[in-house]
Amino acid sequence: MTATPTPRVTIKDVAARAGVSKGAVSLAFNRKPGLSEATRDRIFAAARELGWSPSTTARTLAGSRVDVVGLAVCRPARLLGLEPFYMEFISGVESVLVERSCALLLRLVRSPEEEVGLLESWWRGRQIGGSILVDFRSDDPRPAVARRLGLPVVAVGHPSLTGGLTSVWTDDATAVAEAVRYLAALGHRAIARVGGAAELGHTSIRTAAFDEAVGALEPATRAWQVATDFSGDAGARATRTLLAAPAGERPTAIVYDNDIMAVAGLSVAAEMGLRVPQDVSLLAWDDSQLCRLTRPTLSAMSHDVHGFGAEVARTLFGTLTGDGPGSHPVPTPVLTPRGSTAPP
Amino acid sequence: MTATPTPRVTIKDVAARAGVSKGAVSLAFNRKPGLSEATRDRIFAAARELGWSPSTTARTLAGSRVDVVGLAVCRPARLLGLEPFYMEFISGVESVLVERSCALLLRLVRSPEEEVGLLESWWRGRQIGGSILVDFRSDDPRPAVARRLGLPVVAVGHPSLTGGLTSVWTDDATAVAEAVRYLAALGHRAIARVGGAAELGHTSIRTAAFDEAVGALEPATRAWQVATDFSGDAGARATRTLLAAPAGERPTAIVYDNDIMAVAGLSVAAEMGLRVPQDVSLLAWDDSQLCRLTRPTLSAMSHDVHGFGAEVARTLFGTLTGDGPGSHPVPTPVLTPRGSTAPP
DNA sequence: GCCCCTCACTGAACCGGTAAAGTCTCAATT
DNA sequence: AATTGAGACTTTACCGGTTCAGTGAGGGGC
Repeated sequence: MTATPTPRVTIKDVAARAGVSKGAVSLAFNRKPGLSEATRDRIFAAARELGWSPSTTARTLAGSRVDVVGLAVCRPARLLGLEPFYMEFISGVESVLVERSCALLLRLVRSPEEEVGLLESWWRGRQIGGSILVDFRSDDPRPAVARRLGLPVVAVGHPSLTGGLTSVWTDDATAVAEAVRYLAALGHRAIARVGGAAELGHTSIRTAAFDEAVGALEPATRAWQVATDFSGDAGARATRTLLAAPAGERPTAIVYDNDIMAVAGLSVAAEMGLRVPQDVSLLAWDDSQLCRLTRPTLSAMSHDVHGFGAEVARTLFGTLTGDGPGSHPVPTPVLTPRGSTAPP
Repeated sequence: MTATPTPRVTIKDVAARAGVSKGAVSLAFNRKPGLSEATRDRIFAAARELGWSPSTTARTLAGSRVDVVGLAVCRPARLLGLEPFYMEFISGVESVLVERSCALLLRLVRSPEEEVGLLESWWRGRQIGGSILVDFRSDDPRPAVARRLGLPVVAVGHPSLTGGLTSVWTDDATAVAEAVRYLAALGHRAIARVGGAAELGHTSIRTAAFDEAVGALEPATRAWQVATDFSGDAGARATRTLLAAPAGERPTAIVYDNDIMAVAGLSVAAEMGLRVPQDVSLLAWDDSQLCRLTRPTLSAMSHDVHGFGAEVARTLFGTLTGDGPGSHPVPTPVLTPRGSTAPP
C-alpha cells in the first residue's frame, strides 16, 4: 500500500517540544522509573499538544509487546455468514480486548493446514502477540505447533482435545446429557440428534455423550444421530430424513447442534404436516435471539456466548502475562424450555 | 505482551546463507531489478531453507506498504451477533484480502466518536494501510477525517452520504421502489415498511424512496413506516403494532429492512392469528439463508452480500494503488418471490 | 573538603527491514 | 588505451521506537 502524505509526528517531535531526549519520552510512556514528576508531566503535555501516541509498529519492532491477538476461523465462508455464534463470540472477545487497547486480527481460512501456516507466519512476523484457537479436531496439529513456536494461545475446546494447551470450554457432555434427560422426562422414547461437522472434536464429544445418556435410559428407548455441516440446509435435510419414517418408527424429539438447524427443522416439520411440539419436539443449541423469534419459540440449551468470548480473551491475557497452562470451564449450557418441546 | 523464546530468523541470516548483503535479499523479495537470475534463486532457496519471510512490522516501519485493512463496526454487540449481513460481508472482504495476503483488523466500537479516534490512532500508528467505512449517518464526520489524515478509505454507502469518498453502494432506492411496485402489483393497497435504525443514512434513503414509491401509486394506497434498531425484538414489536389495527385499517403487506426482523414478523403474524401470505404479505431484505428456512419461506430483496464485500475490498485496493475517488454501484437487490408474498 | 551514592536524564546501539547512493566489473564504443 | 555505461551488488542512512551503559549534578556522611 502506498505512502502517506501526512506529516507524521514522532517521538522525536515530542522530545524536542518537551526539551528532553527521546529516551525520556519512552520512559514516560512506559511508566518506567527514572523521571521526575515534573518532567513526566511536561512530556505528557507535549504529547497531548502534538496529538502523539507511540507507534505500535515501531514498538513491536523494538522488541516489546505485540498488542494484537489473532483469530483464524476455518469454516466455509458460506456457513460463517450464518452462524450467529461466531459474531457473538467475537464481540465477547472484543469487549475484553478493547479494555487493553488490543486489536483482533481476523482471518477466515479454508483448511487446518492453512491455519497452521498462518499462525507460523503471524508469529514469526510478530504480527500477533498471541492467538485464540477454535474448532479443534482429533489429532489437531495446532497444540504441537503452538508449543514448538512458543506462541501464547488459548484453546477453545475441551481439554481432551486441546493437547495440554490452556483451554476454555463448556461442558458439552453434561449439557447433552441434560438435554436427553429432559426429553426423556417429558416421555420421549425416540430421540434424535442432528449434530455438527463430524470432524470437529466437540461434535465427537457430544455424539459420545448422547450415546451414553441414551444408554442410561430405559432399554426401549431408540436413538438416532446424524452429522451435518451446521448449515440450515443440512439441518433441513437431516430432519426430513429422520421424520420421513412412518409414525412410531421416527423420533419424537430432535436435538440440534446449533440454532440455525433447529429453525430449519421447524419448517421441515411443518412442511411434513407434523405439529411442533405435539408431534415432534425440537431442542436448539446456543440460543441466539433467533430462538425467540420463531413460532413456536425454540427450547434451547442456552449459553452466554458473549461471556464465553470474553472469558477466552481474559484467559489469553493471563497466558500472556505468564499464567501457566490451565483449564477454564465456563458455565454449562442450561436448558431453557420454550414452546418447541412437550410430551410426545 | 511478553517476549518470544523463539530464535528469530531475519533477513541477515538469509543474506549470510545466500552469501549476499541484506540489500540484495530485499531486492529479491520485492521483485526489483538489479539482481541476476542466479543470485535471486540462491536467495529464495536460502529463505526457503530457513523458513524466512519478511517481517511485515519491519517493512511497515521502513516506510513501505502496510498490509492491514481496518474495519470498525459501530453497532451494539448484541445486534451484531444476529446480523447475518456482517459476517457474510466480512467473509466477502476477506476473500479478496487473502489473495493479496492482507489482513483485516476488526474492531467493534460503541460510538462514531470512538470510531474516529480509532481511525486516527490506527493511521497515525501505521497499523492500517486503509480502511473500510460502514454505516454512514447524516453529517458523518468520517469523510472529513479521512481527508484530513490522508487515510485511504472506501465508504460503503450511497455517494450522497459518503462526502465525496470513493464509495461502493447498492441502489437501495430503486430496490425499495421495486419492492413497493411488486406489492402494489399483487394488489396491495396498504403497505408498511419496518425500517432500520433511523440515524443510519441508508435508512433515510430507503424511507424517502418508500414515500416516493408509494406516492406514485394510486391515491387510495395507504402506507406506514416504523424505525427500529434492526433487532428481531424490535421487528416483532413493530409488526405487532402495525397488525394490531382492525382488519381494513392495517397493512396487508410489510417490507422489512433485514431478514431477522422479517423472521420475527412471521411469528408475530402467526401469533395474532393472521396467515402469511393470505392475510398479510411479508418481504425481507438481504436474503441470507435464513429466508429459505422459515415456513412459509420468505420473499426477499436479495443481494449478494459476499460479493458486495469482495467488491468493497477490491475497490479499496484500487484506492491504495492510486485510483482516484469513484463511485462503484454493485448490482441492485433483486426481488426473489417466495412463499411469504401473495395477493391480499 | 573529599568520597560515594542516588537520581534524573542523555546518547548510542539495536530491532528487521527499505531505498537511495556508491562501488566494482566487464564489455562495447571511439 | 582510455572512456562510457550498464549490470550486479554493497553500503549506508533511515523508519520510530526501546534499552542500557554512561554522565553530571546534588546530597549525605565522615
